[in-house]
Amino acid sequence: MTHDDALATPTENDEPAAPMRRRKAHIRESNEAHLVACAEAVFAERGLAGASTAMIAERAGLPKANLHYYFPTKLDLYRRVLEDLFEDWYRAADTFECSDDPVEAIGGYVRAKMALSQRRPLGSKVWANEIIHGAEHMQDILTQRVKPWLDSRVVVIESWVSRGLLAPVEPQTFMFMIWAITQHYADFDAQICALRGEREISRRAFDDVTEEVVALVIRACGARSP
Amino acid sequence: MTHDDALATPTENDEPAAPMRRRKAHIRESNEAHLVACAEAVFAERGLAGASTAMIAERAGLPKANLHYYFPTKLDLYRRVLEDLFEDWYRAADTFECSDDPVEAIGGYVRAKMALSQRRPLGSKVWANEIIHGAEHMQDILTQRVKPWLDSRVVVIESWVSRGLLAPVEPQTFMFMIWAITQHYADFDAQICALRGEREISRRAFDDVTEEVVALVIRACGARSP
DNA sequence: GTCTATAGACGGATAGAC
DNA sequence: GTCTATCCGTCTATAGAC
Repeated sequence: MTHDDALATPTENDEPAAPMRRRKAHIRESNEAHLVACAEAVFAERGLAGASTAMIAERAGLPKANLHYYFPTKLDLYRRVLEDLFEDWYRAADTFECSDDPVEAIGGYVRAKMALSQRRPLGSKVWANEIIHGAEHMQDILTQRVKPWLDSRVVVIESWVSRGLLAPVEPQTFMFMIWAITQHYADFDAQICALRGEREISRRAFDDVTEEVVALVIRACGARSP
Repeated sequence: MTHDDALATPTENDEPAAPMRRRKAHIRESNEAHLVACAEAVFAERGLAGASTAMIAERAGLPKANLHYYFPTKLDLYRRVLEDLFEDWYRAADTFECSDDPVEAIGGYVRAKMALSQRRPLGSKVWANEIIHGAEHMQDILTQRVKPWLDSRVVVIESWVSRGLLAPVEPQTFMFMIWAITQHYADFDAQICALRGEREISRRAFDDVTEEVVALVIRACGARSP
């Protein structure tokens, strides 16, 4: 924790100190980001308990001690991965707001979630793993960040239903359905590949599946444009 | 492995040996079943790597050495849990065959899968966890047992589509949707509870959700009775 | 078939030189 | 900020008495 010295000592007008601080800050930033990315992969492959800091450090090309210099405990690193994932999830969630037309809004959201599953499947797996094992390390993210967003979407869906633009769906169950099916394509890819008899899902096949999922979801909620 | 002696030695007409063998076999059977049940819970809570044989033995009320007497390695026990889960999954799968009416057949299957999620959520979590981490310990179950069943259902769905009893869905994507949403209620219960602001899902609420899910799935595939 | 004790490997975290 | 060496706890699995 030698870096706290720079903050504790008043060096505001100390010419050489400021660039130095910036350079060190940059090193820290880039090393941390690299470690978080590598950690996401190892946590996805092995789970929190199964992942070792040695594996993560090795994948990052750093000695294990450096990892513990930036993230004192394995749990600190794990938390950072989860927070990073939430930010990405939240950006995809924004898609829901863009239109008052349920076909557009819901279709767009499903496409955004499918794209996220395709772009960052390892992250989705870390998230799923954490929830499956009780979500003890992300209760705060769920109740303080995800829940308010979900509640606001429930209101929008209810208004669509009351205006006759949607079948009388239970909004939460419907949202869970969207999450379940879109994340399934990231989390369960090993099963999907085994059952399709392929080694991996091609980009083209994924795009086809995306449109099929959109069609299923739109029919499920009976959406029609206003 | 002292038990193999009983099989190796010809003692067919040895009066006291036969009941003894049966008694011992019964002890083995009941201890193994108990261990498998306890293991399922611990694997669900902690994952394969996070679960220790000591935890499983403690939950079973046995010394750790006894566990290794019945299941030489942790992986042997884990495999048994997975095989046991598949048997249950397969029984629920039978529901699909009972009717040529797609509304009945699909609705019944969704209800059976939801009931399985409610009855054995820990098992579902072990399954999900295994798939998420690459399914390396159940490739054989997927390709030799699940895949043939899925392929046979695809044929049935295609026939419904061609007879105009179903919207033109892609059968695999549709089946994956059913699996994703029904298993979501077992695997992601921690998230669902956090977002509903409840400690657990009541039996009554689960029944309501089940019917809502059935309605969503039936609308999604556009099923109608012949 | 049951149980205590322990071997042997591995993992998280830290000390301290550079 | 980097890295080697190491402490100490935990884990799987087994030896061997009962």
